[in-house]
Amino acid sequence: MNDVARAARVSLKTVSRVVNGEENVSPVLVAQVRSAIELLNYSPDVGAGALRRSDRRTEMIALLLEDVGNPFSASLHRAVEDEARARGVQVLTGSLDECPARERELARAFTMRRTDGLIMAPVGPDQGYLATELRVDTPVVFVDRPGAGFPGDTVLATNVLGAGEATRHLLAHGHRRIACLGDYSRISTARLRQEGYLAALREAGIEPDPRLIGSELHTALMAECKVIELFHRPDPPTALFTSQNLVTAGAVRALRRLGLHRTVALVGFDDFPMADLLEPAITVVAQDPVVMGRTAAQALFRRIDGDSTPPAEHWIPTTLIRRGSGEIRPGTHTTGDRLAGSL
Amino acid sequence: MNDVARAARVSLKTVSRVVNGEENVSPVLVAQVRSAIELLNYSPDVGAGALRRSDRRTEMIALLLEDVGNPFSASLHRAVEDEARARGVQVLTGSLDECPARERELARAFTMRRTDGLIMAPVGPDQGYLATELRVDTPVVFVDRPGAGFPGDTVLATNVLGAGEATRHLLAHGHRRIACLGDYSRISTARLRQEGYLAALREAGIEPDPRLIGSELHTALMAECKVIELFHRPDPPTALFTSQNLVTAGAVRALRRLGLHRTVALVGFDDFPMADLLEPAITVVAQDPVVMGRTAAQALFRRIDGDSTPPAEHWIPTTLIRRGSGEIRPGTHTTGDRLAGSL
DNA sequence: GCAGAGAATGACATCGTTGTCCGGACCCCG
DNA sequence: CGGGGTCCGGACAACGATGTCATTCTCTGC
Repeated sequence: MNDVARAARVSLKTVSRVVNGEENVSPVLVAQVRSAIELLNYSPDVGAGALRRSDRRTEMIALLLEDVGNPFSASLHRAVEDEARARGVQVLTGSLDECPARERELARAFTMRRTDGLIMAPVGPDQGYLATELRVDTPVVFVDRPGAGFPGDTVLATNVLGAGEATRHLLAHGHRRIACLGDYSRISTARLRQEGYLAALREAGIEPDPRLIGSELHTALMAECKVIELFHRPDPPTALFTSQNLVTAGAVRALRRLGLHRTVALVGFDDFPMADLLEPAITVVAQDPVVMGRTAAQALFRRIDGDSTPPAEHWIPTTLIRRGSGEIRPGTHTTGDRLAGSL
Repeated sequence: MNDVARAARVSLKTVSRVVNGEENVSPVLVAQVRSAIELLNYSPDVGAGALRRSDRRTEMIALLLEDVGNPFSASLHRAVEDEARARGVQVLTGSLDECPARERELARAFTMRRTDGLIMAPVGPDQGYLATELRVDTPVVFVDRPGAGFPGDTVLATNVLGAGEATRHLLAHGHRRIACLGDYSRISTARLRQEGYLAALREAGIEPDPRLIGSELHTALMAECKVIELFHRPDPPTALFTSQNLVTAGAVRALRRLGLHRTVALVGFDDFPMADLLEPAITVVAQDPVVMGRTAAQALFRRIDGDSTPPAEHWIPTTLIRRGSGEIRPGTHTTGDRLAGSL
C-alpha cells in the first residue's frame, strides 16, 4: 500500500480511503490511486486491516461439523457457504469425528484466527470451555445438536417428532414388532430419535421390547450384523426403524442377504441419494440440511450484526417420504418383482 | 499480550518467546508467563503474528472445488483437511459451480486473506490471471482438472484410461452399440472420458456412431430424458457408459422407467454410495477422491516448504468395480430377480 | 582476577492497515 | 473582506505480534 501511495503521489491514508470506498476523495485522486493499484497489482491485506479496524472483523466464520466428507455435513456446509458468500465472508471448516478433544482443539484454533463467529455441531457433553476459550462477544450457533454450558442459538431437526412419525407410519401399516436401530447413545440425535420411537409405541399402547432396540451402531457393518442377529432370534420384528444413514444402509444390506427386503418394512431417518432407486425404494424421514445450514448462518450473522436477544431455538421440520419400503405390511411374502413397477 | 507481560512482570518479547517455545528463557519466567496467560485467558492472534513474521505464513490454505456439497468434492475436502490438520493448518473452502467468474472472485478473496497456498479444481479455460492476482511464491496445485496458463502441480484421475477400461469391459461382454453420455463438453474430465471411450471403440475396430454420443448433460433429469430419447429411436444401444455421477443416476432412472434395467448394460464413471444395493448393482469405474485430496495437499505442502522442482503431474488410478450392471450381455431379457442373488 | 563466550532479557522498530485529528483550500454569506 | 462551514488530504499513533540488536549477567579457563 505504501508503494501505491508513492506511485499515485498521495498519502497512505488516501489510498486506504480509495480502497475502502470512503467519500470525500476527489475523483482525480481516485483515478490516480486506482491506476497505481492496477499497475502494481496491489491487493489489500484483510488480515492487517482487521487488526487495526475498530470492529476487529476478520470476515471469516468457523464451521465445526461431524465430518465435512459426509453428505449431511457437506450439504449443510454448502448452505452456510452460500449465506456467507452473500456477505463476503469466508468459511473455515473442521471435522470433529465424534471426538470431544478435537472439538476443543479446533475451537481453540479458530479463536486464535479470530473468526467472527462459530457454527458448531457439538460432540462433547459440555461446551462450557467456550466461555474462557472464546473471545468475548463471539457468537456461537449450535446446529444439529444442542450445546450445553454456553449460550447460543440452536438449529435442530425435529428428531423426536420425525422418529415418532416414522414409527407411527409403521404402526399404521399394521406392525407391532418394530425394531429401532441407532448410533452411539451418547449422540443426542440418536437418543432423541429413540425417544420418539418409544413415545409412538407407548401412544399406541405397545410396551417396547428391549430386545428390539439396538444402539451403539456406528458403522454400516455393525448395523448389518445387528439386523442379521435380530432375525436369527425367535420372534423377530416385522419392521425396522433405522435412525441414521449408515445404519439404514447396513439394514438394507442385511435384509437383502436374508432375502427379507420385500417382507420386512423399513423406514430410515435421513434421506440419501438413490434411495428411490433401490428395490423396494426406501421410505425415509428426510432432514433438510440445506435449511439447517442456512438458518444457522442467518442466525449467526444476526448475532454478528449485534442482535443480543436471548438465544433462540429453530426447529427444522422433517418430512416423511413414502417410497415403498415403509409401506410393506406384516406377513407380506412377495418374491417377485412387483413392487419395483409399482412406483 | 501486553496485559500478560504486565501481569508476569516481564517484557513483551519474553512473552512472545514463551508462547513460541523459544529457548533461552529461564524456567522461572516461563512459569510466571504461563500462569499469567492462564489467568488472563490469553490467546495469541496468529493473524497479527503472520503480519510481522518474516515468512508471512498464515497457516491457512485455500481449497476451491466444484461444490463442497457434492460427494466427490466433500471427500476430497476431507482428505485435504486431514493433511492440513497434521500441520496445524486451517482450510478455507469455496464452491465454484462451474462458474469462471466465481473462480476468479474466490481466488482474489483468498489472496486478500494471504493463504499460504491454493488447491483448485479449475472451471475456467485459463488460470493466467493467477500470475497477477496471486502473491508471488504462492504455490498452486490443480486437482481433478488441469490448469492452464499458470504453473502448478496437477493431480488427476486417469480419465482416459478409466473410460477406456469401462468401454472395453462392455466390448468384452459382447456389446457393439455402446452409448456414451457425459456432462458439458467444456469440462475437461467430460472430454477426456469421451476420448477414452472413442479410443477403446476404435481400438476394437468399431466406428463410433455420433447418435450414440450425448454430451452437455449436466443434471440427472437431462440425462434421464436423453436416455429415454435414445431408446425411442431405431437401432438403440445395448449398453451405456455414463461418464459422470448425476448422469449415471439419470440413466438408471430412465432404464427403470423403460423396464430395461436388466437388459441394457451400464457402466458409470465415479462410484457412489449404495451402488451395490441397486438391482442390478451398478458397475463403475471408481475414482479415489481421498487419494486425490491427500496427494494434492501433500504436493502443496512440499511447495510451501520450499520445493521448487518443476511442476509434477500425479495420476491417480481408477478402479473398475464389477457389480452386475456392466456384465449384462446384449440380447439378455431377464425379467426375474436372478441377478440380485448372483452377487 | 580478568577476558571472552554465551545465556537471558528487554528496547525499539516494524509488518499493512485504519482511526483520529489537524490544517489548508474553497465556498457562501453578510 | 472576514467569519464559519464543508471538503480534501496528510501526519501520526496504534492494532498484536516478532525480528534485530543491545545490554546485563553468569560462567569458564587460564
